[in-house]
Amino acid sequence: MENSKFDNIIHAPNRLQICALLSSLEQVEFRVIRDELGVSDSVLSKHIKQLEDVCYIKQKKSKVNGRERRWFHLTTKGRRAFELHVEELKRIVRGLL
Amino acid sequence: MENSKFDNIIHAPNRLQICALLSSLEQVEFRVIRDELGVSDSVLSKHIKQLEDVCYIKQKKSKVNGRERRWFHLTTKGRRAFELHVEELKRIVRGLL
DNA sequence: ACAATAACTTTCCATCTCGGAAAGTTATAT
DNA sequence: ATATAACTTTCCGAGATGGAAAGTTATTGT
Repeated sequence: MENSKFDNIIHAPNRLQICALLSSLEQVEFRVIRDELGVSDSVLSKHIKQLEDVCYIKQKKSKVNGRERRWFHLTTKGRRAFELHVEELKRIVRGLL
Repeated sequence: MENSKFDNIIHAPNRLQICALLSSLEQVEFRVIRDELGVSDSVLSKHIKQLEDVCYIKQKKSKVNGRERRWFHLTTKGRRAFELHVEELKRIVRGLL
């Protein structure tokens, strides 16, 4: 896949879902993402980290009943990468998507 | 991904491309797929094998200048799985497609 | 008839990724 | 002071992936 719109970081099933979720919801809590994907805390945490490492998402903290919770959102870069990736998927499955 | 339309065999980048190619072309030669994906013989051979193992594709042999060459095509099952997978992708990235 | 070649397939290996479980952190509630 | 919430990291084991090299089988060239 020399054509670089295809993004392996985004393509992994769980991360594709995370990006899709964030692309439509603006801000989502850790627990909501975790439950939506049906994965464990540790697994989600690691995917989150990967997406943060390439600056596709960022987190903000806010307190709910005194406890700190993290809310995630796509960065401009992340949104762009996700859109390009989806375009590339469309190109690949041309006709069908 | 409990929802079973999502197909991990098909999702892998190279295999997604193979399926997409076969879904629009009916019959494609080994070398054409290999060059299209830009992978080595061995790599393509292994992906082909995986798709054959689950009966998503089949091969037919035919001679070109006396040499035997393999042509691949999606089976009904493979075509169906590919279409369902694409539908699932659409569902996941809903809004963007 | 026999070596060379085409067209793959398998094996060998080294790397990467993924996931669950358990342990570790840090801040707050009791 | 201790327990608990909300994650994060570490540990470990399984499976995927890829290239290179070796192995197959049939066919062509001499």
